[in-house]
Amino acid sequence: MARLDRREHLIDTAISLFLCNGYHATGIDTILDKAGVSKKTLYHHFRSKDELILAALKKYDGIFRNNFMRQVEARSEQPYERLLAIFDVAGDWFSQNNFYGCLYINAIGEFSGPDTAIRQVCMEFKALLCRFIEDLCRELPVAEPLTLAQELALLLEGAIVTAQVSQGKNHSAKIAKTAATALIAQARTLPLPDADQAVGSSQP
Amino acid sequence: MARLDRREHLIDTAISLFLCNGYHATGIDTILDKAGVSKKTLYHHFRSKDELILAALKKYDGIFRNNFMRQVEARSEQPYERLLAIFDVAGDWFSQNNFYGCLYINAIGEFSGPDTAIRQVCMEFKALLCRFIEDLCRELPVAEPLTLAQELALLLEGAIVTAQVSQGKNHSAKIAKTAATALIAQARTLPLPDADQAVGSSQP
DNA sequence: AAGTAGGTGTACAGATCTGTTTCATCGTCA
DNA sequence: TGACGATGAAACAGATCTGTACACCTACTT
Repeated sequence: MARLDRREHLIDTAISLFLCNGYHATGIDTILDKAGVSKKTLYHHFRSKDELILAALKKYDGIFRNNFMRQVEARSEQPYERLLAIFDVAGDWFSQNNFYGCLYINAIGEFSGPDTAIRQVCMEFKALLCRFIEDLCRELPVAEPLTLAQELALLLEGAIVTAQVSQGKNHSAKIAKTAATALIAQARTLPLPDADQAVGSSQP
Repeated sequence: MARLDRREHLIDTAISLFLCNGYHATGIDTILDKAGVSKKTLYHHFRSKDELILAALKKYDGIFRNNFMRQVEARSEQPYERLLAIFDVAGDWFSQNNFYGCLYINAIGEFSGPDTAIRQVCMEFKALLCRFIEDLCRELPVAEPLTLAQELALLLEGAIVTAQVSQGKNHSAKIAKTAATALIAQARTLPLPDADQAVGSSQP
C-alpha cells in the first residue's frame, strides 16, 4: 500500500467509526485495528487525534458531494425534479442499515467550542449544501430563491435527525418531500419581482 | 440539603454539562465538582454514569415540557397562533448564549446502539413533541393534521440543528416560521374529508 | 441525648486513552 | 546494491476515567 493510500484509508476508517460510535467514544486503537495500520503510521500522518477528526470532516465533505449531490443530479435534468429528488436520495440514505445521521451534526454535539476549526468545517459544509439547493431554486420562477432554499434545507436537516433518532424506520424523507412540494408550489404563486423571470426554468 | 435535593441537583448539573460538553467528554469528577457533591453520594443515587445519563434525559423531558410548551401556550389561546408561536419560542431559545442544541439529538449522536434505553427515551420525547404539535393541528380545519404536524416537527428539528451549527447566529427560527405559515396555509386549502369537520376549531 | 441514614474527603484499583519510543523490516529509488 | 523514508509490533509513559473502600462527620428522628 502506498503512502497516500494509507492516509486515505485511515481517514475512511475513522469516518465510518466516528459515524457509528461518535468521536470521543472511538479510541485511536479501535481505528488502528479496523484499518489494519500501526500507531506509528497514524502519528506520522496526523499530529493528533483532533487532526484526524478534522481530516475526516473535511474529506466527508467531498464524499457527500460525490455521492448525495451526484445522485440527485443523476435522477433528473430539471431543477424542479432535482429539488424533489433530494428527498428521495435522502430516503435511500436513511434506510441503509448503517445510517447514523450526519457526521457534522454529530460533531457539533460533541465539540461545541465557539470558534473551533471543527465548527468552521461544519458551517462550511452547511453553506455548501444550502448553496446546492439555492442554485436549483434560482432556476425556478420564484421571487425569493434563497428563502425557499433555506426552508428546504431546514426540512432536509430535520428529516436527517428525525430519521437518525428512529433509526430510519419512519418516513421522514417522504414527509419532508411532501412539505417541500407544498413550499415550492407556494413560492411559485408569489409575484415575481421582475418581468424577465425564469431563466431556463422547466416547470412541470 | 435534603436527600432528594442532592439527587435532583446532580441531575440538573449533569444536564447542563452534557448539553455544553457532550456525554463522553463530561467526566464524573467534572459533574461532582460543579455540583459540589461527593462521589460517594453520586454512586449512592445512581449505579453508574449511564444511569445518571438516563436520569438526565428523562428529567429534561419534563423541563422541556414546563418551559418550551408552557411558553408556547402562554403566547396565545388560539391553535393557529400557538403553532406559529412554537417558532418564536424556539428563536428565543436559540439566541440564548448557552444554547447547545437538543439534548436528545446530541445523545443519539453519541449512543447509537440499536435498542438502548437512551434511544427509547429520545424517541419518546420526539413522539411527545410531535403529539403536542399534532394536538394543535387537530384544532385547525385541515384534512390531515398528523401529516401537517409531522411536517412542522421536521421544520422545528431542522431549525434546532441549524441554529446549533451556527451558534444561533442565523435566523433559522424565522425561516422555519415562514415555511410553517406556508405549510399551514396550504393544508387549509385542501378539501376536508368530511362535512362535520373542525371539532371545536378556532380559525382566525 | 443517642442512634442512624446520609454525606464528605481522600485514597485507591483497574481500565482505557493518547501519544512516544525503540527496534526491526520493507519498498523504492538512485 | 545501498540508503533512506515509511511501516509494523510492542512496550511504555502519563493522564484520565469509572467505580470502590475506608474513616470520619452531620443532621434529623425518636
